[in-house]
Amino acid sequence: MSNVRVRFAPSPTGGLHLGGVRTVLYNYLFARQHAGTFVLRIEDTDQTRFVEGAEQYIFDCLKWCGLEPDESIQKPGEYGPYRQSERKEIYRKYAEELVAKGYAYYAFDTPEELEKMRVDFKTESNPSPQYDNKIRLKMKNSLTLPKNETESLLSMGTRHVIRIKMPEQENISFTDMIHGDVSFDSSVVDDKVLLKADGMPTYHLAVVVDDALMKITHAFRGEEWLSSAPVHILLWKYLFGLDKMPQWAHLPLIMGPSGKLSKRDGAKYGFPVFAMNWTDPRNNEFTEGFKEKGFLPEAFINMLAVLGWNDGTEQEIYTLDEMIKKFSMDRVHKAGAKFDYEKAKWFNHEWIKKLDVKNYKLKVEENLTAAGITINDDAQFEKILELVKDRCTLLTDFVQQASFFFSTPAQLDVDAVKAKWNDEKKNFFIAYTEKLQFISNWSLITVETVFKELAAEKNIKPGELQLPLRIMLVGGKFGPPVFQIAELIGKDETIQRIENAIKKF
RNA sequence: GCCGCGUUGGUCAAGGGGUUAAGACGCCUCCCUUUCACGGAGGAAUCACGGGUUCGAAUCCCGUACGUGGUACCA
Repeated sequence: MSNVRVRFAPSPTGGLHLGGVRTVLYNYLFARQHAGTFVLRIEDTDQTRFVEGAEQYIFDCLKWCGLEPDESIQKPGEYGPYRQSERKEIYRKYAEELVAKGYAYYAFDTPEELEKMRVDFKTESNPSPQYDNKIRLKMKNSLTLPKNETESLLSMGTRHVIRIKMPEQENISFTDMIHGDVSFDSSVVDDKVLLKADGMPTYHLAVVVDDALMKITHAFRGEEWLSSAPVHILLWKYLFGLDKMPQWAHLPLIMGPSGKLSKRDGAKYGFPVFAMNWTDPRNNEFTEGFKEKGFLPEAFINMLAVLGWNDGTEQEIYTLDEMIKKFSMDRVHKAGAKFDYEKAKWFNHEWIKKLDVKNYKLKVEENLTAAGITINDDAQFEKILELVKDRCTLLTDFVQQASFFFSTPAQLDVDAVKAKWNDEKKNFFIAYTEKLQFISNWSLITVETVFKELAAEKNIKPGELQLPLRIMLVGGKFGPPVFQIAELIGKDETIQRIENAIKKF
């Protein structure tokens, strides 16, 4: 029995992108590997950024990826609630405790005053002044106000926040599972707001309180959080004790063509960044996801796993179980990685080839149906998928690669044939259809044998005739071996397609 | 600006004092295939730069440059 507890704590403000899913994956792998618990906590403390449906969307994405949490709002354990907005009262208590201990203070500065401060103290050498140990004594807070005035402001219900009082000069360091020893000088860290004027905690307070209360043992998050780690470490020290603090791992960032990949990037690079389709309810902006783009979840998480991690061998294709066995945080790369869509597609292609078609035929059928094709014979369908899967990089490619098995190609690549078309060939095909009529045991072999014998008889190279036949049956220069296709579409359909095509050449 | 983190081919990356500096994606050539793919064989990096340390450095140390993240009552 392990007591490892990890957590993924997204804020439900939009689509779930690559980096988020990878963070989930690493959490999940670590939890499974240590027979631990994977918790999903919703960080919805910013009420101004609430987005309808975003929470459910996150669950849907995790379900699709096969990375479902052990504890969450949908599956409560003993550490709920799992939604921070429902834990509001808890945080105030800890914030007050910090004030009482002298580690934090009340600040009454209005947004306008803060803005004024930033303008007034802005210099060339300090373009973005912080609310820190150097200026907090020039602001309106319980450090600068007489005690009784602070009390009266408080009792009057004056809007205020609680800020951490960063030590003047203290070296704050910790050992990160990926980066090793990291240290900061407290004098350059600002007095972060812990409790907002609306009574909600900021991420800084909430993450520490919740990790402590939810008994999190290992905390994994993106590297963008590294800079605020000193605040969190101090909070742990003041509130719960450093010995209880989880081990941190700051994951390298996944970069897009221009910097950190973010939710706002949507699909503007020509490839998806979200796990699944997402429509922003605020502006109806639609963003295509990896799922709908035609990715297999197996490929998606595989690709994500090795974007920043490898096991030291040459293996690249991993099942979830293999990843659980082999994953280790100390083999996670330190530097950020630029996402390569071409490689992502390669992973998908590999998984399409590797997996039995039963694993994805439903999804393909869905695509085919949307294209107006109805599947009647399931066994035949599977046979077809098996035949064309090597040619499909995305699940959506099956539409192009398999449609002609079910319906006569709408368009024929006439140009591919026309240049070398002549009466001799035309006569060959007319004769061929006549012979096909008499085949009783319709199969790849018989169809091909008749074809070759007739070609020999007419003294035409079979190779000269194969492309035309392909165009007749498929419509274009692609697909499995022609006779295989003829076998599958059947006698009548084969003959009919040849006859129809002849008229068009 | 300040602080943190990072830096091996176009991209993902192995390698952590002595190697011909793995492998994969993509690209190119060829083979297979009288379609397209699959598959197979090849081609293209001296490890950001400058100093050290050492018999010896991609590997250790220090600078510089560059990249990236943070610098919000957002997460």
